[in-house]
Formats: sequence, structure tokens, C-alpha cells
Amino acid sequence: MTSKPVSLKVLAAHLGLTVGTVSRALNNYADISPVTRERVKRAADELGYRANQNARRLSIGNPETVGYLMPRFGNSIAQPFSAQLLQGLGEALSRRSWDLLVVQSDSSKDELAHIERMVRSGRVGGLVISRPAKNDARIRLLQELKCPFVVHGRTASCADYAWYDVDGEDAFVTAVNHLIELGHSRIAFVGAPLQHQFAQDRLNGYTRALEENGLTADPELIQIAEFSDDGGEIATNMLLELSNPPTAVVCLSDTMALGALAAIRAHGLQPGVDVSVIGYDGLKFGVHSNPPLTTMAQPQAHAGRRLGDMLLSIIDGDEPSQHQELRRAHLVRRKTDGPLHLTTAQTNVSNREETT
Amino acid sequence: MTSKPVSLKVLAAHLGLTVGTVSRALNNYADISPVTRERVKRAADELGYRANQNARRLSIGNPETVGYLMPRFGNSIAQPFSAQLLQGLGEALSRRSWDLLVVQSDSSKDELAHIERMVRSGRVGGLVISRPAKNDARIRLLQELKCPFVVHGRTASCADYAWYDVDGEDAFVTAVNHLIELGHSRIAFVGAPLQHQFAQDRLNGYTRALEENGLTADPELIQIAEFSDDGGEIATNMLLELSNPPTAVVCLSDTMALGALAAIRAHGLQPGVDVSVIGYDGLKFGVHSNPPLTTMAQPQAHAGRRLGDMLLSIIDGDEPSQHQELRRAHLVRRKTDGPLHLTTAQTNVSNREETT
DNA sequence: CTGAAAGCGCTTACAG
DNA sequence: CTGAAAGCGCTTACAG
Repeated sequence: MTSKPVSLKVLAAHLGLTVGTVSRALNNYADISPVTRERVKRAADELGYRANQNARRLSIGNPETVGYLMPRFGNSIAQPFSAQLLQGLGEALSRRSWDLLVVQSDSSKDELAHIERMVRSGRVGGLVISRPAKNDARIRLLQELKCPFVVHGRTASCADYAWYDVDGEDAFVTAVNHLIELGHSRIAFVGAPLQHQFAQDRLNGYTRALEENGLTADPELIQIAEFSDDGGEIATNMLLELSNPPTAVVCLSDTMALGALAAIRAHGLQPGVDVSVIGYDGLKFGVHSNPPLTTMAQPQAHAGRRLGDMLLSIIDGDEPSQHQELRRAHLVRRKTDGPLHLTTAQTNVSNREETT
Repeated sequence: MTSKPVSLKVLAAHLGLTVGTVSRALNNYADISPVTRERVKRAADELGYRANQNARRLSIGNPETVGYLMPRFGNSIAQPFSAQLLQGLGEALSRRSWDLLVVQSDSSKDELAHIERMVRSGRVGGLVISRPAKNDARIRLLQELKCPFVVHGRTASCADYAWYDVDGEDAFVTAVNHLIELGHSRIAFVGAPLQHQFAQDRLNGYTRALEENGLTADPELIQIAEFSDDGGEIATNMLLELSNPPTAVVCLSDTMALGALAAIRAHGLQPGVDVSVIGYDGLKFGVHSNPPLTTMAQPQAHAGRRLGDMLLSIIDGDEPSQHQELRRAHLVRRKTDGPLHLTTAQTNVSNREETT
């Protein structure tokens, strides 16, 4: 199908030189005369010669390619991230004209097999993985294979590999402190299953902030649901139907927070007035929610770029553990956080508590 | 850095066979005795042998890799699409264990050079491109290079290549007809610059539907702005400040429609009551807008998968023009479409018109 | 059924 | 400064 590209051999024949000489001219070897170098380059341009990369990479023993393991989302709206990440990664790699391969797997068992195949078959010289589990099998495998890698996020013990992460614990401390300053004390946490470290980190921040403010975390105010808008909605419904419901809720992600807003509105309450909500991610979309979502915004823009640069450095020989970068999220106030403002129902509960 | 993978040579030595025999055993050649075939495969598993892909592909003369040209978005929330598309593409390719390379470029000039390099260097056996311009230079280049490709979207003349598209003209006919059935006649179009064919197609649908209903398209009701939520907001502001504003607006995309909703609310009007809005795309996010967005939903889920399958067929020798697939969008009614309902200001205008 | 050899298209010491 | 040759790790006719 594809028209046969011109090879080094035909280029050399065209010039009356040997392939070795032509190759060295093209690669700017010092021992090639400037005049033939120019002659060779001109001819290469004219004939549209491009070195065959499979051949070149086989010869130099370097795939010059990095793999990105796509995280599997459901139909979640959390997807915009990977596009941004890919863009940044691609930018970092393109400066050295490395290629970016995307890899995806259905199951996590599948994923391990995929990884092993990728590196054993010499297809990639490094890998980037996202959203690690607390104790991530992929990381152990990659270490065993001695394949350079970098992770977007962290595991529980994050000492001996390279990672880039945003401090979820810190972010949730900030969010909860903000709500406490607004007068809230019954603050709920809407989260997702804790096998992912980021889910645990953010819960830790929530708990720590309450403790630091002399409040005790009420177990019934911690709701774990599916990591999606629907999950957020279900969890928030549970919270609102408590005999003593929260006046504020922090959500694991903006996506879950959107579900929380829906639940609050469905209960005839006004987000940001009757119940405050703070999300996490800083998705641009939150500007358009009802009402606009207050959130802890990640400095997401540079993640891909940083991960790519880190990976390249490690491939060049850097010690992975030297490359660990923790960024901070910042509060973006929109319209879903507001001062404590008890509804009649909530006031009744408070009064009842005071009298008991 | 990476531990040296085991090669065919060491595997053969380990077995006391030649590399040729081992290779044929692994590739299920019929002329290899079943017993040695098994013996070879077992040993390969034990030693963790994986054929080096650079070598293999060089030898068979097939890169077994497809490139995806990432469309450049701004910080748009239209990005979720590419993630879904990648997923589908990856699925299609993985069934034949082909790889997926993502390529991105800053400028379109850059992009042409990128494409040429990709195919001339034998890195990809096919390419998928998105959002073509009306007359897209990439398509001409790819045809010149005789490189198999498939496009997501169409150009103005879409006869001689393979594409997958959703019928934007049809979608906008449906949307406008729906609004007319609701009693609207002053219907505006909020769009983006027309160099992309999809922008033109949707405008054509708008115009055609008006004509088919005996209405004439009022030029001042067609607003072209930047392809983003901000663009949608600016365009809609202009519309609402017209002396005779529209009672409904169809928007090029959900993203632009979100901007339209913001503009309408900012004017103290209620989307879906005072002014109807219909978007396009069917982003899940629209469920959470204020109010939830009525939209023409694309059957986006299978686009990637279909494009991948088509490309593979063409690489196998199919005539590209045999693979042209046009899907239809369908109306998803949420809360921003409603029956004609004139505000006082609008009624005044109408009255004035009636009296003149 | 297996071996020996050529070839895929490059790069890179080694001669001269 | 350039040529001749080996090698990267595979696949695949061709012998036997």
C-alpha cells in the first residue's frame, strides 16, 4: 500500500558513496568532509530520505519510545485529564524526538502482562503509569524488570521510585479549614473506595483537619461510593437523610461534587447556602455547574511535561528517587461554599442536642 | 538501565537449536514437529523471551503501528472526546497487537512535516486524523505518500478517502425543527469559524431547516465566535442585545452552549423558558449545567473502534472510499428547550413589528 | 523436520 | 577523509 521509502542504499548509490559514509554524513560525524556532508544532506532532502526508525533503533539498541498506560475510567467526566497529560508528555518527548505509545488494558491482570511484553519486546525504553493503588503491582514489576518508569501519583510507601503528585492530604486540610472558618463543624466527606492511594490521602487530610481543630470525625459523615457523579449523588443523599445531617461536604473530586450538588438541590436545599460543597480537581467545567463549584484546583497543566522530563532524566541514568515532586492544590472559590446557615430542620436538631 | 532481554540467539543456544528453527516454532510454522514446538514454547516462557519488535518489524517490513494525530484544543472542555477515541482505537488495534502512537504538533505546518517524517521513516503503517479543514492539506499529503489513513470527520469534497463522521447538517435540521415545533421562529445560530468543515455542516443544517419551514435566516442571528465556552457566551450576549433578540439558539457544541446559558442567565433570563438552547455533542457533563442542557448527542462511543477497524481494512488492501460511515446524532431533551414564551421586552418588539 | 544463510536498513568500530 | 565489514535481532526462502 505505502509507496516504498528511499533507503540509505539507494541514496548512497545515487551519490556514488557507501552507505557508511552517507550515514555518518547525515549524523554529523566530525570526520566527514564538510563538502560531502552538504552534498549528502542536499541529496537526502531532494529524495525525501528519512532513516527507517525500526532499523535505526534496532541498530543503536534504543527504542526511543515511551509508553503511557492509560487509566481506565468508566464513562466518567474525569477524562479531560489524560488529554492534557498526553499533550505535556508528548511535548517533553518530542524535544528529543522520542515517540509516545499509548497502552490500555481491560483488567489489571491484563495490564501486568501488557507491561511485561512491552518492555521485554524492547518496544519502550520507559513507562509512565497513573493512579497507583496503595501497593501497586505494576511498580514492583517495573522495578524487577529494571525498566525506567515514573508514576503520576504515589503509593503508600513512596520512597524508592520517581513520582509527580499533588498533595491531596494538604488540599483537604485546606478545604476543611476553610469550611471551619466559615463556621461549619458538621462537615462530611464523600469519597471513593480506598484502594487508590489518592482516595486515602484525601480522607487523611479531612480527618487530620478535623482533629487539628478539636473536632472528632463522625463516622457516619464519611461516605464511600463509586468514583463518579452518580456515586457522589448517592453518597450525598445518604448524608442528607441522616437525623443530623452535615452542613458542608468535601468531595473526592469535582465529578463526585457535581453529584453532590444534584442531591442537595433534589432535597430542596441550596448548595452554598444550606449546604456547602467543595470539590477537587479544578475542572474548568465547574464554572458551569449549578451553582458554580468551589474546588481545590490542581496545577494540572504541567504534570505531563514534568513526568516526561523526569522519565527522560532517569533513562539517562538519574537515580529515580531523586525525582519526586509534590505540588499543592489551591482553593478556587466559586459559589458552593458559604457561611454556616442552619435550616429549620437543622436548627431543631441542634436545639434537641443542646437540651439533651 | 533496562536489564537486557533474552534474545532468540540465547534461547536457541539454551535449547540446542538454531535461531531459524526456534523462530519458526514460535510462529507456529507447520513444518516444525509438535514436540519441539512445545519444547521451544515452554523454554520461551521460562526464560521470559519476547521477540524484539524493532527487529521483527524491520524484518517483516511492517511497522504494525498506527499514528493518531491529536487535535490541538485550547483549554477547552471538549477534550473528553479524544480520550474516548483513543480507547476505541486502541481496542481495535490491540486485537492484532498493533501499537498506537500519538502525535501532536504546535502548528499545522509542523504537522505536515511530522506526518511526512512519520510515514517516510517507516514508523507507522497508517494514520488517523481528526477535524479536517474544508480542504485539508494533510489529506492531500497522505494521498501523495500513498499512506493508508482514515479521517474522523469530512472535508468539503469527501469522495476519495475513508472517513467516519456524524451528520452535523442533519443534526441541526433536527434541532431547529424541534424548536420550530415548540413555536419558535426567531432562532439563532452560535458557531465557530468556518474553516473546519464540521462548523460549516452544522450551519448548513441550520439554514436548510429554516428554509424548509418557510423561514428566512436573518443574518444578524448568525454569530460566529471562538470555539469555546467564552466564545459561546460572547456570541450569545451579542444576540441578546439585538433590538429583536432570538427566542432560541442552537450552538455548535455543548461547550459553546454552556457559554450561551451563562449569557442568558446574566441577562436575567431563564434558559429553557425565556430563551431555549440546544447544544451538540451529548457530553455527559451537560447533565450538571444550569439548567441541564438539551443537546444533539453523537454516538461517540464507537467512533474510535470503527476508525481503527476501517484503517486496518484499508491497510489490508480495501479501497478507502468503500469505508465511509455517516452516523446520526439524536436529540436528548433536558431542560433548556421549551415552548415559545415571550418576555415583556420581546412582546413589545413583536407588537411593534405587528403594527409597522 | 531442522540447519545454514541471506536479508530487513540502519550504525559504528576498524582500516587505510 | 572514505570504504569494507560486522552487527543489531529478527524472518524466511532454500537445502537436505
